Amino acid sequence: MAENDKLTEDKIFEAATKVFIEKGMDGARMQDIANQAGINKALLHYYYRTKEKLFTTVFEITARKVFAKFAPVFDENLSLEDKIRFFFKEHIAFLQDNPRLPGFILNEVNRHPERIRKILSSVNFESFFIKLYEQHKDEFQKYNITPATLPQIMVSMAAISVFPFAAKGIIEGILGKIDMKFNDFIEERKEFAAEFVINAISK
Amino acid sequence: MAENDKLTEDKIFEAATKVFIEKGMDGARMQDIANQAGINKALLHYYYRTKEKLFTTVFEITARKVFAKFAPVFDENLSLEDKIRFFFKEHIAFLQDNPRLPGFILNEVNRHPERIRKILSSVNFESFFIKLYEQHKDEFQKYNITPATLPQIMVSMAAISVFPFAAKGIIEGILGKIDMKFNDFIEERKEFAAEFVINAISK
DNA sequence: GTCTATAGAAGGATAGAC
DNA sequence: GTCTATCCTTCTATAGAC
Repeated sequence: MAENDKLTEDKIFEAATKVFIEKGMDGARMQDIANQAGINKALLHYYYRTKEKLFTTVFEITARKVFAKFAPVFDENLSLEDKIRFFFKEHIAFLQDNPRLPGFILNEVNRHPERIRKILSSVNFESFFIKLYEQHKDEFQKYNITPATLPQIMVSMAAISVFPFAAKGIIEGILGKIDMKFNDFIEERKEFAAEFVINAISK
Repeated sequence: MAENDKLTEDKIFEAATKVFIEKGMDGARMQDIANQAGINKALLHYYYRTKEKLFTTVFEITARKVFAKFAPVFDENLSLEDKIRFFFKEHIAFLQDNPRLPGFILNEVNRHPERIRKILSSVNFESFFIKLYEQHKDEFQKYNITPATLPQIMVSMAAISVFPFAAKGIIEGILGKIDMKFNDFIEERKEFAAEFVINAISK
C-alpha cells in the first residue's frame, strides 16, 4: 500500500512537472496532468489538495535542481580558467538535456518573485563569494577581478549559458535563416563561451 | 466619432499591453484589461473580437518594438568598439525603462514559437550580416571574427544585455544578499559589458 | 486509494437596450 | 459606440460509492 502510494504520488509529480514546464502555472490544466499521469483528476487533489500546492512542490524541487547545477563551480579544485571551461561544458550540457527549464523558472519567478525567496534564502551566497576569493586569490589579482566586477562576471557567465535556451524560439528562427542548426550552435558554444570569457577577463 | 473610436481603441490597446506584459496571455483576464482601460468587458470584444486577437495585436507590435532596438547596431557609422559601447549603453537604457519586456517576449515565444515567425520573416537577417561584414571587414579580420563566431558573439551580447532583466527576480535576490542594489548593478553594467565584450574579442 | 459524478465559480463571448 | 445582463464553456475542487 505504501508502495503503491509512493508510485502514484511520484507518477503525479512527474506528470505535473512535465505539464507545468510545458505550459506554466496559468496554462496548465489539472486534467492535462491527470491524463499525463494516466489517472483521474480527483486523485490529484487527494495527494496534493490544490493546484497551487502541486505547483509549488514541483517548482521548488525543480528550481533547487537548477541552482544546484551552479554549485560545482565553487567546489571543483581547478584553476580559474579550467573552472570556467568546466562550467560551460557541464552547464550547457545540462541545459541541452533540459532545454525548457530556463524559460519555466524565469517566467514563474517574474510573475511571482516571492516563489524564489525561500530557495535563495537557504543558500549562503556570501560564503560562496568568500570561498571563491580564497580559492582564486592570486588569479583574481592577476585578472584584476574585484568585489565590484565579480557579480558582473558571474551574471554574464550565467547569461551566456542560459540565455540561448531561454530565447530558443527566437535564436532558432534567426539561425535558420543563415542555415545553421540550433544544436550545432549550442555544441560549438561550450568551447566558444569558455574562451570568450577567459579572454574577457584577461587584460 | 472616429476621434472617439481612436481614443477607445487606443485606451484598450494600452491597457491590454500593460496587463498582458504583467500576467502573460494565460494569466491575463479580460476583466483586468477592461478595468485597466476604465471601460466595460463587452467593449473589448466589440473592438478586438477575441482575447486571442487582442493578444496577437499587442504581442506583434511589442515584439517589433523590441527587435527594432537591435537595429541601430547595423546602421551607426562607428568603429566596431564604439558600436559595442553604443549598443550596451542604449540597449540597457531601453531595458531599464521596460524591464518586463524581455520576460514577456521570451515566455510567449517559448510557449508559441509560431508567434515570432511572422515577425522574423519580415527581417532580412542575411543582408544584416553581410552589411556588418562590409562595414567592419578590416576589424573582423584583426579580431579574427568569422562567420562561425559572429553569431556566437552577437547572441552573447544580447544575452549579457537582456538576461539580467529576464532573470531580474533571481538576480535582485542574490544581489540583495551582498548588499547590492539591482539598479546600481545595471548602471555599472552599461560600461562593464562593453569592455567585457571588447576584451573578449581581442586576442 | 481510486473512481464517477457533480457542485460551484470564473472567464470568454454575445444579445439586446440605449 | 457603450452599457447591462446573461449564456455557455471550462476549470478547480469536492462528495460519495466502491
